[in-house]
Amino acid sequence: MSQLGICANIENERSIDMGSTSTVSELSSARPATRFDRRLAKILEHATAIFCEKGYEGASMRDLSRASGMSLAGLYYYFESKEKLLYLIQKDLFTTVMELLRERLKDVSDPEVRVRTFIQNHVEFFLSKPKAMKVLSHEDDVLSDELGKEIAALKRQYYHSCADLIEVLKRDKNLDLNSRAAVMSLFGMINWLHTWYNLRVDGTPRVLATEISDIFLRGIYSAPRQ
Amino acid sequence: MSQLGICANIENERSIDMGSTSTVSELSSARPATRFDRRLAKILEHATAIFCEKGYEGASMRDLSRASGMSLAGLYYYFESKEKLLYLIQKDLFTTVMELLRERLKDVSDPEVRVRTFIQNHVEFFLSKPKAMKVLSHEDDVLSDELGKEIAALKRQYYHSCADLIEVLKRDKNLDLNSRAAVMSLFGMINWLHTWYNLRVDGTPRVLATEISDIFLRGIYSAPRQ
DNA sequence: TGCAAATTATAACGTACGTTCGATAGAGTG
DNA sequence: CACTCTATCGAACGTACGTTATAATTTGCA
Repeated sequence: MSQLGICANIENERSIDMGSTSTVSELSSARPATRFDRRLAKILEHATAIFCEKGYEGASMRDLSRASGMSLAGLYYYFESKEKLLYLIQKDLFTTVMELLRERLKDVSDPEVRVRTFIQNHVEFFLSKPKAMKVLSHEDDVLSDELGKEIAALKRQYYHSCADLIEVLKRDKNLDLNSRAAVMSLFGMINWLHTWYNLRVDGTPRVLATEISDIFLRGIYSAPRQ
Repeated sequence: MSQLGICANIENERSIDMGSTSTVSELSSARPATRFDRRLAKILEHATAIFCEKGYEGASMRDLSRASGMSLAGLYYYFESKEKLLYLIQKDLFTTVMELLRERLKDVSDPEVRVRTFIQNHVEFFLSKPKAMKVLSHEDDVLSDELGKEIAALKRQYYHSCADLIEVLKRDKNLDLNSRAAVMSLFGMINWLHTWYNLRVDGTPRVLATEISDIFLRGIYSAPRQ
């Protein structure tokens, strides 16, 4: 069972794109990207790597300080708390993946292709950011109070974006299946990827997305018809 | 997305069975169940609950002390370290589920039924111990050194028990599929269960195991034949 | 260049962690 | 009952945590 070396080096991962409608820009009230923004983005990258490697609770702010080269207190100029760090990371991931999905689905109308598009978007996005993927799924129930509520709402939104696609497909093909089990099984498949994916062994994210889509769709298509 | 209230109450979960060939008996060199063993088993239950609720790193020994009613120092009479606690929990789970699987497969020869049996064994076992299930998968890469190696070996063994079944089925049905993606997708499905399963909504573990088996098997059966 | 704002770091706060030690109480046995 | 072993706990150890206050330094701009 080979493990992805996802916590080894942050250079393996694309930087958080500061040119887009990022969380950081929102935080700064639509201010153009500044030195502050760039520094924060870098800190978030390091935080993602550290949280991925040691887990949120196991990772300390001193770990982050060492990894980023900024003093412990200096970090707090950029965000209010450790919890806020995790919130920023998770919020950005959810909003970005959903935005990308929205774009991809714009010109797609066939129900099956839309489901395939969902899977491909998810697999490609998260396998381009394996560390972030782990932080998103592994630290799923860490945040509390308002921050946790907001992330939970984004997660629910993402869940529904998938469930709705399956529902449309179910109706289109007259399938008789347990939607919930199907949707959750699909999420299990795609969210488990970070524990086993290995580019050298498993091929590109696109190939893998196709394979997973095939298994899943054929599985539900073989369900008894209404 | 309703969440199983898996961390609410340890009485919802069966006790670790001390009558079987448990890890604790092994630890005590085949000594019959004693007061020590009973106390340790109870501590392990509480630890499972606490680790499930707060995560291994987020849970402290003081949390466990409070939950179990035993003093902080008193706990250390029963085991050497916090890490050893997690090891004992995970080892017991792996060895038990594999033993149960061995028993169930004894009189089964049909390749498809054997795969269905694997899935059913896993789903039923772990949904009877949802907290333990979460601790097993969530704290997958926490243990280090010799303890971590041993658990990793058990995990690999369990993985192979499944992969081998799929391989036999693949040959029996002349399937042309990516075994690795298939096996891992299946593990994704069944290991994700703890995040969404709700007895009132989703039915019994047996029903769910059948549904997941159906989706999976039909998915791989529809693969191109050699 | 000088000044104000932004940024950074040292030191510390208050609290918590996993674990150990030694004293004592409890249990078991002859 | 006396003795031995088991079990328990208060106190403490050495270390670490997330965060804050404040002084020092750097950056940006007129």
